[in-house]
Amino acid sequence: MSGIRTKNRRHEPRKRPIQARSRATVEVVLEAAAQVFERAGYHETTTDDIAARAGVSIGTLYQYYPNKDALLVGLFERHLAEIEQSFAGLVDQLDAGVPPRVATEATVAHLYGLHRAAPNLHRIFVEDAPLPARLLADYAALEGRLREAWERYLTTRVAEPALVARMILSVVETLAHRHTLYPPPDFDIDTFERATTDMLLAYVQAG
Amino acid sequence: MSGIRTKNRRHEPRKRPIQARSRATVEVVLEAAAQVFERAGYHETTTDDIAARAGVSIGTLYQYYPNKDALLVGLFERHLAEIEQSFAGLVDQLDAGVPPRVATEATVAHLYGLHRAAPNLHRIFVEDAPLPARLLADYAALEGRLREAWERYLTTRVAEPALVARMILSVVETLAHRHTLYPPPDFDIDTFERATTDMLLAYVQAG
Amino acid sequence: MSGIRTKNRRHEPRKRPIQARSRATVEVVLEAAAQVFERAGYHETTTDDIAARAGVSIGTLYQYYPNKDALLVGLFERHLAEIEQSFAGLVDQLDAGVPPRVATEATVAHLYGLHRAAPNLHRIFVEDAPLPARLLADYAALEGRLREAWERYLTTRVAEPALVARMILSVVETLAHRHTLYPPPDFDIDTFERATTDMLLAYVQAG
Amino acid sequence: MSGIRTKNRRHEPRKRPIQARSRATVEVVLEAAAQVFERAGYHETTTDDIAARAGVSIGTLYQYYPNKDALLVGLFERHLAEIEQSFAGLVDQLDAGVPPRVATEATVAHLYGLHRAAPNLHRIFVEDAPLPARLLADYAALEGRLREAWERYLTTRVAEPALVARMILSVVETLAHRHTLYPPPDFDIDTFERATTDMLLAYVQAG
DNA sequence: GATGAATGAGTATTCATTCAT
DNA sequence: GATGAATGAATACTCATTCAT
Repeated sequence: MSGIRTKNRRHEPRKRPIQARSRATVEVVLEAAAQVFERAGYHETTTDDIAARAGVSIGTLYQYYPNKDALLVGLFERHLAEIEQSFAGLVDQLDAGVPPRVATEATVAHLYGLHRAAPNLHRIFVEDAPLPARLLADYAALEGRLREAWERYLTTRVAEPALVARMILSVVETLAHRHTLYPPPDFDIDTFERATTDMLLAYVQAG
Repeated sequence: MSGIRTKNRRHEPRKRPIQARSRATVEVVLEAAAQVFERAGYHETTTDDIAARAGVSIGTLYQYYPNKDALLVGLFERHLAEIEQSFAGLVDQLDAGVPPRVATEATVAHLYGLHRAAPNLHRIFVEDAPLPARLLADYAALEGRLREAWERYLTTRVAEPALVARMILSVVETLAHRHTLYPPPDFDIDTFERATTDMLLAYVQAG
Repeated sequence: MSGIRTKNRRHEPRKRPIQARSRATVEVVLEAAAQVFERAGYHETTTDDIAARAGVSIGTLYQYYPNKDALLVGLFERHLAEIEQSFAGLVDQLDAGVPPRVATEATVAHLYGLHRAAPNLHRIFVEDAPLPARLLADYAALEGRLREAWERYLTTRVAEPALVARMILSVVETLAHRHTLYPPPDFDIDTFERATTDMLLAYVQAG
Repeated sequence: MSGIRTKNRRHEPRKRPIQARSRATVEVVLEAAAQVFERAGYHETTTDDIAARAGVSIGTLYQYYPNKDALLVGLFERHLAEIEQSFAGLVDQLDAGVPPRVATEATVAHLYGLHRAAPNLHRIFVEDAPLPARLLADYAALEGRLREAWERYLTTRVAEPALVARMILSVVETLAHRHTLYPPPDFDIDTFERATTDMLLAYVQAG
């Protein structure tokens, strides 16, 4: 992902919060960041905005996150933790050998759902991302597991399973991104979800 | 496109260049902007950077472009002018009733080509865009013409031509964007172009 | 007052100082602004100059005053608060029916005193003033109260009390301004104060 | 006048225009400067504005005036030349021993007239003035001649002719300035002219 | 731990002035 | 002589980050 310069920075939370109170503060700050980033974009958001939204002082914010990037990193890590589980569920379905329509529908529903929750934040991860390589690699690994599951699933079904698997994931992610972020006027998102499923199914079955 | 706030600003070139020398300067500045934006991103780029790259003083830059946004606008207008022609060519092919494989291949080749030239700049147009509504509308109109051509083309071939046309354009644009911007390690772009064509063809023929 | 364009800007202090330390800072900054404006004029003064003079960083200055104008506004408000009291004292004297010589002397002494403290700053208020209408109105109201007191005072003494009252205030203000700002070489200010009193007294008694 | 820093600069027209055409250009530029300064103020006016208003290129403007200040200087010189004559007329009247009412009226009418023509420009001369000492001295000399005439005139009429003469000139100039620039709502300028005359007459006659 | 006051490098933009054509 | 393109020092203002209380 990303591309373009990535300054070398500390991204780790500065101190691992120990007490319950401070763990709560970390949570509040992170949620505030999520909301303000989502609403205003990464560059447009100031750390003061986030602190204000969180109802803490700017000093407290920096107590837990050494810089602005670290907030995004924290958010991305939270995101990663969230998708880890549901990705695993998908992998299981594929490995269980559900019919293609089910496999496709599940994958599409899953990724559209992921984007619907916070489309702008998602965009920020992908586009504005001052994310450290390690995290991008983590994400790639996660996605890779799903891709490999699809590859296994497709081995007996299409001629070029690796390529088709990659296409499927690219398409779903990319369309989910676009359709949630810029919903066209003439169809609603559910229709697009269905259409995406249809298209992929045709692709797989033509395979 | 876009999303998130858009300040209201003047974007028109400030001064119509009269002498030949200044027309050249405008060109040089715009090209420098394209290169620096492409390399470093919009926010990260300084107007000083652009002036330096263009080999002119910062004052000269502002003589022709009243602010940073205006440079991006200038670039987008140039882009618009470029694609207008080639889009028209595509529309003609579709209306001439070429076979589906040709129609699909042409569309895919066309949009991948568009992105290959300056993928980051493209991303900036789509994501960072402080572009005035008028220009976005211009672009939408252009894209709309192609989509309608596809819709006409599909009327006799699929059940929901409007939806399928929109899907095709979404997919091609979106994959071209992603694949040129973040080329995965295991396949090259040509392979993706072919795969994209295959997928769409299957979709249309399943129609 | 004023004349010539007045941009529409926020002038309110940006942040209400909470801690004692910051209240002191605000004071220091304002006083620095007074001194530098007085010495160098409004346009010639740089916000950096003021910050340097105040011994704070430029960021601190902007923490409390959102822009350069706001500093002048702050100064003017301070000025307004100062004169409010003494104007009231004058009004009381007039309403108490002191003899004309006393009334005149008090008015003259008062306004000369006002200008002597910071003649250039005064000029800036009057001439360079990017002051919001509200404040100018506040000042006009204050001056108006004094003028009306004079008008009441003159009702039984001259034929055109409103006109004469206005003339008196115009003259005193205007001469105080000029004589403190550009003291002529051949007489000192006290002499001018006396002469101003004499002149007005003659005017009133001729009335 | 003036006060506050005065940068040391060339103020002379850069080349004495010889040919008729260029003399016309100088005239046009100067008139343009007068109009734009009057309308927008000195600081707010750019040399480009003046060139545009004059209908010449910026290069041409600088051919005749080496910098922005020089334009103001040119304007002031023109002003000086204009008042020289009329001041002389006043001096003659005073020396001819016209009655006090006539002397006063003439002086008042004269100076109000001077300001009425271009009150803002006048203000600029007095307040924004980056005028070289020499010119200020020239003006002082001119004013001095009138003041001395008044002093002579008053020798037999008042106790302190020098002081009274200076007061008269201060008052007239200063009130003319204020009343033309900020005419109060309740009386018109003619009324103020009359009132000014009345006041001075009372002052002289109280002697 | 928390607060919020202080910091200052960084950036877009202006405009008087110069100089090649 | 005239033009207008080019110059670049100067300046207001922001915002991520630090640190005294």
